[in-house]
Amino acid sequence: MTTTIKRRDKGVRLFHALSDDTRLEIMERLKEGEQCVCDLTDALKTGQSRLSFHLKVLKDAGLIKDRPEGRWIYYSLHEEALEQLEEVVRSLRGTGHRGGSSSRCG
Amino acid sequence: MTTTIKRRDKGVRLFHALSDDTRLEIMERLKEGEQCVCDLTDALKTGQSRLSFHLKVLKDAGLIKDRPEGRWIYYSLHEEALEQLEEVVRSLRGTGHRGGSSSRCG
DNA sequence: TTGACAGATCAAGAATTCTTGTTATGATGA
DNA sequence: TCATCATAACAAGAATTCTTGATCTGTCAA
Repeated sequence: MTTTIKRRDKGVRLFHALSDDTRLEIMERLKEGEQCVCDLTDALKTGQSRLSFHLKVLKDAGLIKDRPEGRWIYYSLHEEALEQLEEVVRSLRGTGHRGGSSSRCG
Repeated sequence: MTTTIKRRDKGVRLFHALSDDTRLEIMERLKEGEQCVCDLTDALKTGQSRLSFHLKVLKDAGLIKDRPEGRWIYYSLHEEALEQLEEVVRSLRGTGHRGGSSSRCG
């Protein structure tokens, strides 16, 4: 089924982008809201080039987006991709799991 | 906060394990239920050694578990890890997302 | 203009991950 | 016991990813 393969492909890209400590830390910072690269450089105490590399990985995977403003570039989470990620993860659960322990609403 | 770092660490391991096409395909096959390595070798049309490598990655990450029986070893999904994964993914969403479009219950 | 700053991009080496072939282990059955 | 089967584990090369330092681009302010 082509749909399955496409979702798998999407999954591989999303999971790969998130499979790194620095990148997960970036994601965590961005939960607080938009940040420019300089904020992140300070926060993560890392080189500009290295940070730029990881931001690109996240951006290529669609997980974050950028908004240039003057000489700064602000990054923020891309909620849509996070929803897709949730869907991919949900699709990993065994077929008969309706009512799993952690996602109840009542 | 140590909890955050631990969760991130767990996340890195889970995401890494899932960041590969072969491994995601294994996960998909296991959704159907327990399978022995020979079943998977057939299904994925790949070498035994290669498959064994990827099964180990998934197992080390806690995503699957094995059950030896005679000379076969049966693999299956480890639901607990999938729940942890869902939690990690949920924790990636921005703080103010209550009411996101895809996870409503009503 | 010119200089300084924010970031991206590139190049090369380091580190990690993956593949393939081979060997080791443990169960089974003759 | 011996041969065979299912699978793990290892070793070495291939491929990919990451890091670091250098350079390029665009923006601003003097």
